Formats: sequence, structure tokens, C-alpha cells
Amino acid sequence: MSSAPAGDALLALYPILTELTARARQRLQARAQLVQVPAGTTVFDERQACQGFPFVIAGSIRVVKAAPNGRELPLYRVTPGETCIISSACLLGQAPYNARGVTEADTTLLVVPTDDFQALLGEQAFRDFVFQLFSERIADLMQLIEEVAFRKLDQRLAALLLGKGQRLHITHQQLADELGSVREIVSRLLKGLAEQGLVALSREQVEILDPAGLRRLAGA
Amino acid sequence: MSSAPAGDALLALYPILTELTARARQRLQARAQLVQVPAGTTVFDERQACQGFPFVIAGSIRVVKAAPNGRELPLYRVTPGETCIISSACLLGQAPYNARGVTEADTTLLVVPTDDFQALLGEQAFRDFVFQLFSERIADLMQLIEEVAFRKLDQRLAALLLGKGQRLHITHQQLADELGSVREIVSRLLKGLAEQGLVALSREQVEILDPAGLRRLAGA
DNA sequence: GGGCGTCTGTAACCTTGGTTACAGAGCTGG
DNA sequence: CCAGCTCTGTAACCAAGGTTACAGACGCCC
Repeated sequence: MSSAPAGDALLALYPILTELTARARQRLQARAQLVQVPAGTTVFDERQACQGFPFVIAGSIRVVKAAPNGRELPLYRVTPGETCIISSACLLGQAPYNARGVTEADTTLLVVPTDDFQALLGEQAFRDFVFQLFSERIADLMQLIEEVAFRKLDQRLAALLLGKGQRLHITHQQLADELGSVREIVSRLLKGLAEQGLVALSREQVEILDPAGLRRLAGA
Repeated sequence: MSSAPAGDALLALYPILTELTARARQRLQARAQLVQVPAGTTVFDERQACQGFPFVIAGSIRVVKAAPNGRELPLYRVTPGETCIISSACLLGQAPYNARGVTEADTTLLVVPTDDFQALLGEQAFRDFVFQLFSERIADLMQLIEEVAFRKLDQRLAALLLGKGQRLHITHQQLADELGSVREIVSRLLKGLAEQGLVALSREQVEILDPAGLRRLAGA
């Protein structure tokens, strides 16, 4: 847990932090905790109090809303260089978490205690950075609300398939998880897409044959 | 459009502003625009650029996500003393609006230009205020996502009926609008609730007979 | 009182998505 | 090679919610 290399990685990933005052940077180095968590760990969950603000150094956190019946709806991911809007909101509002965060891979976090986070916010540069991420994530959430409230699943699936290259190596189950749905439905819909000539299917693979067609479907 | 009375009302509604530095307050007074809008006006809409930050002095703004087919899902309301998270997010991220704002009643706004809003954020007191509202609204949005993604309509209806007193003067259509659904379904569900003895129905009125039962239904 | 607009009740029907229940395909390690 | 695993295909059935189409109720104004 040497803080110097962590500090280097931190500054590389969050260049905004180089604009902090020397004092703030020292405080960060002194107080922040470097934490290693294996893949699949729940790092926070609904109703928990927020213990600190996480910078993601390596790995990623998948933030989901969990249904009573066990299904999950992904809200967003936090990857190195980003911040977690829900953690910010909980710290700022002194409210408990209202979603769950699970590591997708082995993950390294630098956790900043609550009051140090508040102090960081006093710095113009950091504040702008947090606000910026905030506003991006709000836009994402609005997009998500629009999707779950108004879009049909085939449209959401089409959108999900786009922008990831021409061949996706992924199982139907994983696609279903991304959509908050179930495997059988995704299989059924993929079959439909294949019949329209939009994709070609094989084991653990989806090949995009007609991106424009998919886009049309997704946008409709 | 005299700014003095507007200023008084503003300070009464947003007491946090009394903690601003004199300079910031003067700037506010000098630059902010007092605007009157009648009920039913669309004050901002999807894809529009954000022109300024609105303080609500009187009236209220209903912020909704509009579906392609014309239906609307209410996200939240902005009443006097509150702020609009989407406006903040758009200003901060220099992104266009991603929702629609419609006045519910005749409404008085004090609109602060973009760069003055940015300047205001430099003030600790105002920043804390905006952050605070931010975090509350995020929590609301998370709640909303949970509801539209996981809850059945009867549960959402039950929740909607609670906490508004014992007799609600409201039409089925208005309830449907709040839920982003349609009148027929709300009528059907209300009938169900009435048959369970939870409510009693009459023209433009819903009487809550069994609040505990409704809560149980809503929470399930 | 009669006409009109709003509000409510309700039935038939449809679409979407989820559930249940298997069967078979393909890989992998012993 | 074959036992067992994961992944896929698929059919039957179901529940929720939306759509369409009316009919009657109530209130109001002329």
C-alpha cells in the first residue's frame, strides 16, 4: 500500500488533480486509502451509508439497480478516470446509497474519506471536474429512463449491439443482463434480427451485418 | 420588472442566497432576468441549448420525458425554493436539454445567465445549496428508475395515492398522467382497489379508506 | 329542459415480455 | 470416447398493460 505509485497512477488517470493546490494534494496522499478488490465484489449496496469517495485506478465498477426478484438493471459503469455520481450524491446529501456497485474485474480503488472529499470540492479544478462528470451521468440516466420507459426491447437490443465493432463475442445471457431482461427473450429477439438479415449468429458471437438497419431500428 | 421586490422574494425563498458575498448578490440583481410565464408554457425542451439557470419565484415547473408517441413520464417538479437539476447539468456540461419543462401554473422565474451561474458556483454557500438539491434529485431519479423498471402499475398507483390526505380531488386522467400511463388502465386499477376496499370512488374524487393496505400494496 | 363537454365504466382484443420446460449442440477434461 | 458443463433454440403458456370502441353519468350554460 505504498502511496507514491498509487499517487502517480491517480494523477495520470485524473489529470485534473494536478491542478490542485499543493496542500490539497498532500492531504489526498495522506488520507486516501488504496484498496484492492477482486472481481465480483459488492463494493456498496442499497441502504448502506457512503463511507468515502472512490477513484477507480484499475478495473471497473458496474452500478446497478436491483429488483426485488433478483433481476438487475445496469445504470452505468465507472472506469478509471471517471467518478461515481451516486457516491457523490450520497456524500453530498448525507443519504444512503440507492443502488449497488459490483466490481466487474479485479479493481483497485483509492477511497477518499468523506470530509476530505468535501474539502476537495473547495478546489475550483476538482469541483469543475466532478460537476462535469455529474452532468454527463445525469444525461446517461435520462437516456436510461427514456429507454426503459418508452423503448421496446428489440430497439434497446439493437442499440446495445451497435458501436462495439463488427463481431461481438458475447453470450445471450450477457446481453440480457445488460438490458435487465432474460436470456430467452434475447434469443428470440436475436433470431428476429437474424431473420431480417441484420445480424448473423453463432456460438458466443453476434456478427453485425447491417449496421444502418440496426440503427434505424434502434432509433425508431 | 423592478428587481427590488423580486430580490426580496428571491431571498425569502432561497435563504441561502443571503450568505452570498455582497459582490455576488449585486451581480445577481444586475444580471438576472425576471420572467412571467402563463400556465402550460414549455419553458425548455429536449435538444434545446440551456440559456440560463431558473429560480422559481412563484408557480411550478413540471419536468417530463416525452415519448415519441406523445405520452409523457413526469420526472420531478420544481417549486419555489428548489432548483432544476437538468438545467444545472446542462449548464455545467454545456449540453442541450434532455427533457421538457412545462409550467403547471402561472409562473414567475428569475433567470440567471450562464456565466453568472458559473460565477455563483464559486461561492461556497451557493455551491453547497446546488449540490444538496442535486443529490436529492438524483435520489428521486433513482427511485423513478426503480419504479418504471420494476414496479407494477397498481403498486405505483397505490404509492401515488398516499400522502395526499384522505380525499383526493383528481381525475383518472390526471392520475394516469402522473404515472405516464393512460386513463382506461387507471380506471381499471382503481376499480380493483375499490373492490379490495382500499379506496372509494366518486366523480373527480378518490377517498382513501385503508392507507395501511395501500402502503402494503405499494411496498410489496 | 336540452345540448354539449367532461368524466367514468367497461368489454374485446392485441402486443410485449416473462416463465416454464425441454432438447440439442458444442466444448472440455478425465 | 464420453460425462458434464455451458450455451442456444424453441414452444406453450401467462400476465401486464395498452388500444379501440362505446355507453352512460354528471354538470353547466343557453
